[in-house]
Amino acid sequence: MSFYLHLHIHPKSFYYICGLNKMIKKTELTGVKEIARRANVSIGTVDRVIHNRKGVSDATRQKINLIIEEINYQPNKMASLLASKKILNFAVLIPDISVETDYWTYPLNGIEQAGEEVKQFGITIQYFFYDLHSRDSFNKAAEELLNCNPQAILLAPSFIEESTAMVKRINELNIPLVFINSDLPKQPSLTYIGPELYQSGRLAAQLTSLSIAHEDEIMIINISTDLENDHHLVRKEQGFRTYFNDSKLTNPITTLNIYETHIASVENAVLEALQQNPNVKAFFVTNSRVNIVANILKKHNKTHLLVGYDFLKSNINYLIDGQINFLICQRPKEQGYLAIMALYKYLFNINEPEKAIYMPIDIITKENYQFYNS
Amino acid sequence: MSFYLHLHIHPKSFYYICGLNKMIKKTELTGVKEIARRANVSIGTVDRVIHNRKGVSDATRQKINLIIEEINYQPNKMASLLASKKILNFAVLIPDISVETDYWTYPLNGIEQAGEEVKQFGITIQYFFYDLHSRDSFNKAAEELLNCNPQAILLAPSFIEESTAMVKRINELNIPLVFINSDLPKQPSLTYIGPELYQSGRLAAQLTSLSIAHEDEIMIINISTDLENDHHLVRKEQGFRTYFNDSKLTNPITTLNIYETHIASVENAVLEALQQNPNVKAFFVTNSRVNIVANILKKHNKTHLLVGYDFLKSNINYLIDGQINFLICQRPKEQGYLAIMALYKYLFNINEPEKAIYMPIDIITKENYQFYNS
DNA sequence: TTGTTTTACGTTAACGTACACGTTATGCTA
DNA sequence: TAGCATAACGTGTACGTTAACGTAAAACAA
Repeated sequence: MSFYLHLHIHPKSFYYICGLNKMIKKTELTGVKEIARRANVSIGTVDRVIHNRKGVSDATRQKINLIIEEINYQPNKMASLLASKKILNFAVLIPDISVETDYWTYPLNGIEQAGEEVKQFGITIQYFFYDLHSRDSFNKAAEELLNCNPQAILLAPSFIEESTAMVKRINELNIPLVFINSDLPKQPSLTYIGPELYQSGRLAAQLTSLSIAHEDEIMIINISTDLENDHHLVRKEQGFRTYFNDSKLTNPITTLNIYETHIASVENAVLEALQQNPNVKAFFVTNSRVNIVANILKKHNKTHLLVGYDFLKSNINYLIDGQINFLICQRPKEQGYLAIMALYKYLFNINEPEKAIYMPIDIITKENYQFYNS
Repeated sequence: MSFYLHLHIHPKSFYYICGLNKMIKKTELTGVKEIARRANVSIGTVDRVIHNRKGVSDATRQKINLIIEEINYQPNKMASLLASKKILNFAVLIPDISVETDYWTYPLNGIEQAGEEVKQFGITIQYFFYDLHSRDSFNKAAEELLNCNPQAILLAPSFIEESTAMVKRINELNIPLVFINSDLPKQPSLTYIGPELYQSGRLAAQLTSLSIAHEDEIMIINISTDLENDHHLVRKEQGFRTYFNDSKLTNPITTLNIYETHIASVENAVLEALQQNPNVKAFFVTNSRVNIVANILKKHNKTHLLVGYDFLKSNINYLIDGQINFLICQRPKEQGYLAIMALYKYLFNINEPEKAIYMPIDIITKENYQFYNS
């Protein structure tokens, strides 16, 4: 009875006894409790040290840090997630899927798949899309995105200037950011995930060179309404030409720039170019619009070697058809998947990604396209 | 004071008050507690229903099951793991990495990487290796594996009979199982992750046909001490030949079977075959031993087209060298990674894999090998 | 001196599940 | 009908972490 009376006067002693009970029951070897026990402090203090929060004297902090190293403390992720029950909101800003090209469906699929997998960890993904032809739409979407206070951002920085401005603001807010598909090398980011363009041009060149004779002529076709700003195409062309130089191959190579994307315009340009260069035996189209060229060649019963880019439905059809020989592709779906996973792993301290993750450069042909996206 | 006195007499009432407090504080919408609240039972009973344990009346069981469906109850995996603090042990049974070929380092790397990522969820991986030349070693390793009572198994079933016997036992024990690299289609398993051999043979044929002239002869080389049992090689050859048939290509194709793997034996065989078939312009080696052929061709200053398999160091060297033109490869690292992840996702109810996951069939050349394994 | 702020730390209630154990209620046997 | 087994359910607590809250004591101000 005196025990219980004691309880009344100093309720705390009750807990002390509880504490004793627990200590008797258990001999912990890991975790914050063990750290606290060894340091003769409470787990609260340990927690403050672990999370670099203030309110701990330097001496205590040091002692605790020492113990943490000593026992090689690895926080229990499950307990941590359970306790913090924080909801992380990832924001994704990528081009919308236009009628013109369904390229971005693939990264989007990858993003969504990753989203499914990390959902259970309390991660939600919010999507923002912009029109690849409108800088305004990009700015508008970027603004909306930042208003949502995301904890992580995935960005496809198509417009360099506008993206740079946005990235500046993101970095001020200290939000982890990954680039996808194209890089802004000078802007700090967690990582870049996407293609290495120059090398893919070289690969296209190698494939071309293996399939044609020494004297055959080659034509590089760039199709873009905004060619000056499309450094993608330039890099690929550079890679292509350098390969031929490096390999001491003397095939004549001409470049055809087409600034309009309607079939009619491309058709005119290509036919005219072919008249002027009748010995051209192979075409290298530096982006996914290779299906337009395939269409034209088919219409005019031409059987040139045709190499282009990207696993799009319209391209695959011509691949099956035999009109396109090789498509070069850099795992668009995986890009999206890896980007989300990189953010997740970073925020959950699983690991930090490389500064740049270059996707493998895949060659798609009639005989392997079936297995490309499973 | 009277309150504390009350506590003495009926200690429970203290908890009751606590309970009340909690109920006031919270309005839960998910989880066992909510189910218990709706069903007017305790969480203990709900727990029993969820885990199909006895001790619940049919009426109560039905009511609870109904509520579980109603609110679409998804157990919180983290809480569950934390509470049960069970350690899941995955067992891996794959060939060891011989001096002859380092192929299995790649799947192993993938497995280890996945292992790192799931470690935090209390998953450990135990490795068992067998000698590809010894069925006994397989049986021994399989026995050891089963003695460890793993909760999931990853198996590379190289020896069909022995593997089948093992799989039978695994299925009796009801342990989730995935096959990697080769399949046992008739044996039930969670999934198969690996190559589609026939199609990769077709792809090799396509690459070959694009790079040679119509009249050039082709030689298929199978190198294996146990060719009869190596259905891998047979399937690839079938694919290769079928492509030429389907494409109405008339290039003569001969097959050279070599039953010894020493360089000397292969050299003799190849040189002799070349004398008999002087018009051979291209070789297709149906497995990773293509580097042996490359070695021989280089030694004798031959510049035939050479297509083979697998991203091995010795093969890559000849790829850089130019002696090998194409390597076909089916993401060995990813196979290992995906296999572990499939088991993890299955056991954690994230999702169930497809019955068979065929890896993309990649083409590796001098110009893209750098980015293949990042 | 007294009052106020700050520092440094302890305590405790969640988070959602699992399970050992205690308590009734019910049925069955001798 | 006493005695006992067992079915059916409730209770308490552990799991490891987080973070809000509380509170001494120290530092400082008046």
